Amino acid sequence: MSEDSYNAYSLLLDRTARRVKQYAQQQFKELGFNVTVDQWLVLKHLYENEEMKQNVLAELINKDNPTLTRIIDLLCKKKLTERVLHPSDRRSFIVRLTKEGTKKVESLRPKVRNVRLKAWEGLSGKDFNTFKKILNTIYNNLG
Amino acid sequence: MSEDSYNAYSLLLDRTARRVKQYAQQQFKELGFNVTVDQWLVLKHLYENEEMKQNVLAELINKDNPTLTRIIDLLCKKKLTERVLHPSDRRSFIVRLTKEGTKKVESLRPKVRNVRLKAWEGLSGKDFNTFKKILNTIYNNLG
DNA sequence: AGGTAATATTTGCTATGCTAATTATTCGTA
DNA sequence: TACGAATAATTAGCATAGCAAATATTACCT
Repeated sequence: MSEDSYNAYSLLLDRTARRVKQYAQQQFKELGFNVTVDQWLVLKHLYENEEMKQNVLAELINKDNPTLTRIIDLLCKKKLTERVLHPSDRRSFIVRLTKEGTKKVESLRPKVRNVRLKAWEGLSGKDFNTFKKILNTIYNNLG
Repeated sequence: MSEDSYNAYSLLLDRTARRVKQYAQQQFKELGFNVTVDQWLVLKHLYENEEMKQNVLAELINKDNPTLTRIIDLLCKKKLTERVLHPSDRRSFIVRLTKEGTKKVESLRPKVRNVRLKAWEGLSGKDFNTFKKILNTIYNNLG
Protein backbone atom coordinates (compact mmCIF):
# COMPACT_ATOMS: atom_id res chain seq x y z
CA MET A 1 0.00 0.00 0.00
CA SER A 2 1.45 3.35 -0.99
CA GLU A 3 2.65 6.01 1.44
CA ASP A 4 -0.62 7.68 2.18
CA SER A 5 -3.32 5.21 1.33
CA TYR A 6 -4.45 4.67 4.87
CA ASN A 7 -4.78 8.35 5.33
CA ALA A 8 -6.68 8.61 2.09
CA TYR A 9 -9.13 5.92 3.16
CA SER A 10 -9.62 7.60 6.50
CA LEU A 11 -10.49 10.83 4.76
CA LEU A 12 -12.82 9.14 2.34
CA LEU A 13 -14.62 7.51 5.23
CA ASP A 14 -14.81 10.77 7.11
CA ARG A 15 -16.11 12.87 4.28
CA THR A 16 -18.69 10.28 3.26
CA ALA A 17 -20.06 9.97 6.78
CA ARG A 18 -20.26 13.73 7.00
CA ARG A 19 -22.09 14.02 3.73
CA VAL A 20 -24.61 11.35 4.66
CA LYS A 21 -25.36 13.15 7.88
CA GLN A 22 -25.43 16.54 6.29
CA TYR A 23 -27.77 15.42 3.54
CA ALA A 24 -30.19 13.95 6.05
CA GLN A 25 -29.99 17.06 8.18
CA GLN A 26 -30.69 19.32 5.27
CA GLN A 27 -33.68 17.20 4.23
CA PHE A 28 -34.96 17.19 7.79
CA LYS A 29 -34.87 20.93 7.68
CA GLU A 30 -36.45 21.31 4.27
CA LEU A 31 -39.26 18.96 5.22
CA GLY A 32 -39.86 20.86 8.42
CA PHE A 33 -39.11 18.00 10.81
CA ASN A 34 -37.83 20.45 13.36
CA VAL A 35 -35.37 18.02 14.93
CA THR A 36 -31.75 17.26 14.18
CA VAL A 37 -30.58 13.89 12.95
CA ASP A 38 -29.17 13.03 16.35
CA GLN A 39 -32.29 14.17 18.13
CA TRP A 40 -34.29 11.95 15.80
CA LEU A 41 -32.07 9.02 16.66
CA VAL A 42 -32.87 9.44 20.33
CA LEU A 43 -36.59 9.79 19.71
CA LYS A 44 -36.69 6.70 17.56
CA HIS A 45 -34.91 4.55 20.10
CA LEU A 46 -37.15 5.73 22.88
CA TYR A 47 -40.16 4.89 20.75
CA GLU A 48 -38.92 1.40 20.01
CA ASN A 49 -37.67 0.57 23.48
CA GLU A 50 -39.93 2.44 25.83
CA GLU A 51 -38.36 4.44 28.58
CA MET A 52 -34.81 3.81 29.72
CA LYS A 53 -31.93 5.14 31.77
CA GLN A 54 -29.75 7.69 30.08
CA ASN A 55 -26.60 5.64 30.21
CA VAL A 56 -28.33 2.65 28.65
CA LEU A 57 -29.65 4.87 25.91
CA ALA A 58 -26.24 6.41 25.39
CA GLU A 59 -24.73 2.98 24.91
CA LEU A 60 -27.48 2.00 22.51
CA ILE A 61 -26.96 4.92 20.19
CA ASN A 62 -23.20 5.20 20.54
CA LYS A 63 -22.97 8.58 22.16
CA ASP A 64 -21.09 9.53 25.28
CA ASN A 65 -22.98 10.69 28.31
CA PRO A 66 -22.28 14.40 28.07
CA THR A 67 -23.41 14.45 24.47
CA LEU A 68 -26.58 12.60 25.27
CA THR A 69 -27.31 14.85 28.22
CA ARG A 70 -27.25 17.82 25.91
CA ILE A 71 -29.38 16.20 23.24
CA ILE A 72 -31.97 15.29 25.83
CA ASP A 73 -31.86 18.79 27.25
CA LEU A 74 -32.85 20.06 23.83
CA LEU A 75 -35.55 17.46 23.37
CA CYS A 76 -37.01 18.30 26.76
CA LYS A 77 -37.01 21.95 25.84
CA LYS A 78 -39.02 20.98 22.77
CA LYS A 79 -41.39 18.97 25.00
CA LEU A 80 -40.70 15.79 23.05
CA THR A 81 -39.12 13.91 25.95
CA GLU A 82 -39.16 14.13 29.73
CA ARG A 83 -36.95 12.96 32.57
CA VAL A 84 -38.52 11.14 35.49
CA LEU A 85 -36.82 10.02 38.66
CA HIS A 86 -35.59 6.47 38.73
CA PRO A 87 -37.68 4.61 41.31
CA SER A 88 -34.77 3.01 43.14
CA ASP A 89 -31.64 4.91 42.13
CA ARG A 90 -31.59 8.59 42.76
CA ARG A 91 -28.51 9.04 40.62
CA SER A 92 -30.43 8.08 37.51
CA PHE A 93 -33.11 9.52 35.37
CA ILE A 94 -35.48 7.62 33.19
CA VAL A 95 -36.03 9.29 29.87
CA ARG A 96 -39.23 8.81 27.95
CA LEU A 97 -41.25 10.31 25.16
CA THR A 98 -44.04 12.70 25.92
CA LYS A 99 -47.31 12.25 24.08
CA GLU A 100 -46.18 14.91 21.71
CA GLY A 101 -42.90 13.07 21.22
CA THR A 102 -44.71 9.85 20.43
CA LYS A 103 -46.87 11.59 17.86
CA LYS A 104 -43.77 13.15 16.36
CA VAL A 105 -42.09 9.79 15.91
CA GLU A 106 -45.17 8.24 14.37
CA SER A 107 -45.54 11.05 11.89
CA LEU A 108 -41.87 11.23 10.91
CA ARG A 109 -40.95 7.55 10.75
CA PRO A 110 -41.97 6.85 7.16
CA LYS A 111 -40.60 10.14 5.94
CA VAL A 112 -37.19 9.51 7.47
CA ARG A 113 -36.91 6.25 5.64
CA ASN A 114 -37.38 8.06 2.35
CA VAL A 115 -34.69 10.55 3.24
CA ARG A 116 -32.26 7.80 4.10
CA LEU A 117 -32.87 5.87 0.88
CA LYS A 118 -31.06 8.22 -1.42
CA ALA A 119 -27.56 7.60 -0.10
CA TRP A 120 -27.65 3.93 -1.01
CA GLU A 121 -28.92 4.06 -4.56
CA GLY A 122 -27.09 1.83 -6.99
CA LEU A 123 -25.66 -0.50 -4.38
CA SER A 124 -26.35 -4.21 -4.44
CA GLY A 125 -27.18 -6.53 -1.60
CA LYS A 126 -23.68 -7.89 -1.89
CA ASP A 127 -22.26 -4.39 -1.60
CA PHE A 128 -24.21 -3.88 1.59
CA ASN A 129 -22.88 -7.03 3.13
CA THR A 130 -19.33 -6.24 2.23
CA PHE A 131 -19.74 -2.70 3.45
CA LYS A 132 -21.10 -3.83 6.76
CA LYS A 133 -18.33 -6.38 7.17
CA ILE A 134 -15.62 -3.84 6.49
CA LEU A 135 -17.09 -1.17 8.74
CA ASN A 136 -17.38 -3.66 11.56
CA THR A 137 -13.85 -4.87 11.05
CA ILE A 138 -12.55 -1.35 11.30
CA TYR A 139 -14.71 -0.57 14.29
CA ASN A 140 -13.51 -3.66 16.10
CA ASN A 141 -9.88 -3.09 15.19
CA LEU A 142 -9.98 0.08 17.24
CA GLY A 143 -12.13 -1.15 20.14
CA MET B 1 -34.45 -4.28 2.58
CA SER B 2 -36.15 -4.19 5.96
CA GLU B 3 -37.75 -1.14 7.53
CA ASP B 4 -34.72 0.36 9.14
CA SER B 5 -31.76 -1.02 7.28
CA TYR B 6 -30.81 2.24 5.66
CA ASN B 7 -30.86 3.90 9.00
CA ALA B 8 -28.79 1.12 10.46
CA TYR B 9 -26.18 1.48 7.74
CA SER B 10 -26.07 5.21 8.23
CA LEU B 11 -25.39 4.70 11.91
CA LEU B 12 -22.77 2.09 11.28
CA LEU B 13 -21.01 4.44 8.92
CA ASP B 14 -21.24 7.30 11.36
CA ARG B 15 -19.96 5.44 14.36
CA THR B 16 -17.09 3.88 12.45
CA ALA B 17 -15.94 7.20 11.05
CA ARG B 18 -16.09 8.68 14.52
CA ARG B 19 -14.10 5.87 16.02
CA VAL B 20 -11.40 6.09 13.36
CA LYS B 21 -11.01 9.77 14.01
CA GLN B 22 -11.17 9.44 17.75
CA TYR B 23 -8.58 6.70 17.77
CA ALA B 24 -6.19 8.77 15.71
CA GLN B 25 -6.80 11.79 17.90
CA GLN B 26 -6.12 9.87 21.05
CA GLN B 27 -2.89 8.45 19.59
CA PHE B 28 -1.84 11.92 18.47
CA LYS B 29 -2.27 13.05 22.02
CA GLU B 30 -0.51 10.12 23.62
CA LEU B 31 2.42 10.49 21.27
CA GLY B 32 2.64 14.19 22.01
CA PHE B 33 2.01 15.39 18.45
CA ASN B 34 0.36 18.50 19.80
CA VAL B 35 -1.95 18.95 16.84
CA THR B 36 -5.43 17.64 16.15
CA VAL B 37 -6.19 15.25 13.34
CA ASP B 38 -7.73 18.03 11.27
CA GLN B 39 -4.86 20.37 11.94
CA TRP B 40 -2.53 17.63 10.78
CA LEU B 41 -4.53 17.26 7.61
CA VAL B 42 -4.01 20.91 6.81
CA LEU B 43 -0.30 20.80 7.58
CA LYS B 44 0.21 17.75 5.41
CA HIS B 45 -1.54 19.25 2.42
CA LEU B 46 0.39 22.47 2.72
CA TYR B 47 3.59 20.47 2.84
CA GLU B 48 2.72 18.50 -0.25
CA ASN B 49 1.31 21.34 -2.29
CA GLU B 50 3.23 24.39 -1.20
CA GLU B 51 1.32 27.49 -0.36
CA MET B 52 -2.21 28.03 -1.53
CA LYS B 53 -5.33 30.14 -1.19
CA GLN B 54 -7.60 29.20 1.66
CA ASN B 55 -10.57 28.34 -0.48
CA VAL B 56 -8.48 26.04 -2.65
CA LEU B 57 -7.17 24.34 0.43
CA ALA B 58 -10.66 24.02 1.85
CA GLU B 59 -11.81 22.30 -1.30
CA LEU B 60 -8.83 19.98 -1.25
CA ILE B 61 -9.44 18.73 2.24
CA ASN B 62 -13.24 18.80 2.17
CA LYS B 63 -13.85 21.40 4.80
CA ASP B 64 -16.02 24.45 4.55
CA ASN B 65 -14.49 27.89 4.75
CA PRO B 66 -15.50 28.79 8.29
CA THR B 67 -14.08 25.54 9.61
CA LEU B 68 -10.84 26.02 7.73
CA THR B 69 -10.55 29.60 8.92
CA ARG B 70 -10.64 28.41 12.50
CA ILE B 71 -8.21 25.57 11.96
CA ILE B 72 -5.77 27.95 10.36
CA ASP B 73 -6.27 30.44 13.17
CA LEU B 74 -5.17 27.75 15.58
CA LEU B 75 -2.23 26.69 13.45
CA CYS B 76 -1.08 30.29 13.18
CA LYS B 77 -1.34 30.64 16.92
CA LYS B 78 0.94 27.62 17.18
CA LYS B 79 3.33 29.24 14.68
CA LEU B 80 3.03 26.31 12.30
CA THR B 81 1.45 28.26 9.44
CA GLU B 82 1.19 31.86 8.37
CA ARG B 83 -1.09 33.92 6.19
CA VAL B 84 0.41 36.21 3.59
CA LEU B 85 -1.37 38.65 1.33
CA HIS B 86 -2.31 37.43 -2.09
CA PRO B 87 -0.27 39.43 -4.60
CA SER B 88 -3.13 40.30 -6.92
CA ASP B 89 -6.34 39.69 -4.99
CA ARG B 90 -6.75 41.53 -1.75
CA ARG B 91 -9.72 39.39 -0.75
CA SER B 92 -7.50 36.35 -0.49
CA PHE B 93 -4.81 35.08 1.78
CA ILE B 94 -2.13 32.63 0.88
CA VAL B 95 -1.50 30.10 3.60
CA ARG B 96 1.85 28.44 4.01
CA LEU B 97 3.92 26.51 6.47
CA THR B 98 6.43 28.28 8.63
CA LYS B 99 9.86 26.71 9.04
CA GLU B 100 8.66 25.26 12.27
CA GLY B 101 5.59 23.89 10.51
CA THR B 102 7.71 22.24 7.88
CA LYS B 103 9.86 20.62 10.52
CA LYS B 104 6.75 19.43 12.29
CA VAL B 105 5.40 17.74 9.19
CA GLU B 106 8.69 16.06 8.45
CA SER B 107 8.97 14.71 11.94
CA LEU B 108 5.37 13.51 12.23
CA ARG B 109 4.78 12.05 8.79
CA PRO B 110 6.09 8.54 9.41
CA LYS B 111 4.51 8.37 12.83
CA VAL B 112 1.09 9.30 11.51
CA ARG B 113 1.22 6.49 9.03
CA ASN B 114 1.73 4.04 11.86
CA VAL B 115 -1.21 5.42 13.75
CA ARG B 116 -3.43 5.11 10.71
CA LEU B 117 -2.43 1.53 10.00
CA LYS B 118 -4.29 -0.03 12.86
CA ALA B 119 -7.79 0.68 11.61
CA TRP B 120 -7.30 -1.36 8.47
CA GLU B 121 -5.81 -4.54 9.82
CA GLY B 122 -7.25 -7.72 8.44
CA LEU B 123 -8.64 -6.16 5.28
CA SER B 124 -7.59 -7.36 1.85
CA GLY B 125 -6.74 -5.34 -1.21
CA LYS B 126 -10.06 -6.39 -2.62
CA ASP B 127 -11.83 -5.13 0.47
CA PHE B 128 -10.16 -1.78 0.04
CA ASN B 129 -11.28 -1.47 -3.53
CA THR B 130 -14.83 -2.39 -2.71
CA PHE B 131 -14.85 -0.07 0.23
CA LYS B 132 -13.60 2.82 -1.84
CA LYS B 133 -16.13 2.11 -4.55
CA ILE B 134 -19.02 2.05 -2.11
CA LEU B 135 -17.97 5.17 -0.27
CA ASN B 136 -17.63 7.04 -3.51
CA THR B 137 -20.99 5.82 -4.73
CA ILE B 138 -22.63 7.09 -1.58
CA TYR B 139 -20.75 10.36 -1.70
CA ASN B 140 -21.78 10.95 -5.28
CA ASN B 141 -25.37 9.93 -4.69
CA LEU B 142 -25.71 12.89 -2.37
CA GLY B 143 -23.63 15.37 -4.34
C1' DA C 1 -21.56 1.00 60.43
C1' DG C 2 -17.78 3.57 58.08
C1' DG C 3 -14.99 4.64 54.58
C1' DT C 4 -13.65 3.97 49.91
C1' DA C 5 -14.55 2.69 45.28
C1' DA C 6 -17.77 2.72 41.65
C1' DT C 7 -21.68 4.68 39.09
C1' DA C 8 -25.02 8.23 36.81
C1' DT C 9 -25.39 12.53 35.37
C1' DT C 10 -23.99 17.10 34.58
C1' DT C 11 -20.82 20.95 33.62
C1' DG C 12 -16.84 23.18 31.46
C1' DC C 13 -13.61 23.52 27.85
C1' DT C 14 -11.90 22.92 23.24
C1' DA C 15 -12.59 21.64 18.39
C1' DT C 16 -15.28 20.67 14.40
C1' DG C 17 -19.45 21.15 11.11
C1' DC C 18 -23.05 23.59 9.01
C1' DT C 19 -25.86 27.73 7.92
C1' DA C 20 -26.49 32.42 7.37
C1' DA C 21 -24.94 36.96 7.44
C1' DT C 22 -21.09 40.45 7.09
C1' DT C 23 -17.16 42.72 5.09
C1' DA C 24 -14.07 43.69 1.64
C1' DT C 25 -12.88 43.31 -2.89
C1' DT C 26 -13.19 42.15 -7.73
C1' DC C 27 -15.81 41.12 -11.92
C1' DG C 28 -19.10 41.73 -15.56
C1' DT C 29 -21.78 44.44 -18.15
C1' DA C 30 -24.90 47.93 -19.58
C1' DT D 1 -17.32 53.84 -15.68
C1' DA D 2 -20.71 52.97 -12.37
C1' DC D 3 -23.57 49.55 -10.37
C1' DG D 4 -25.11 45.08 -9.18
C1' DA D 5 -23.54 40.22 -9.01
C1' DA D 6 -20.04 37.20 -7.60
C1' DT D 7 -16.14 35.86 -4.70
C1' DA D 8 -12.84 35.28 -0.41
C1' DA D 9 -12.62 35.29 4.11
C1' DT D 10 -14.55 36.02 8.50
C1' DT D 11 -17.96 36.16 12.20
C1' DA D 12 -21.86 34.54 14.77
C1' DG D 13 -24.89 31.02 16.33
C1' DC D 14 -26.20 26.43 17.08
C1' DA D 15 -25.39 21.34 17.47
C1' DT D 16 -22.41 17.58 18.06
C1' DA D 17 -17.91 15.14 19.93
C1' DG D 18 -14.62 14.13 23.26
C1' DC D 19 -12.17 14.68 27.56
C1' DA D 20 -11.76 15.85 32.37
C1' DA D 21 -13.58 17.29 36.51
C1' DA D 22 -17.48 17.99 39.72
C1' DT D 23 -21.66 16.24 42.14
C1' DA D 24 -24.62 13.18 44.01
C1' DT D 25 -25.64 8.72 45.19
C1' DT D 26 -25.04 3.78 45.74
C1' DA D 27 -22.29 -0.42 46.39
C1' DC D 28 -18.74 -2.90 48.36
C1' DC D 29 -15.75 -4.47 51.92
C1' DT D 30 -13.80 -5.26 56.26
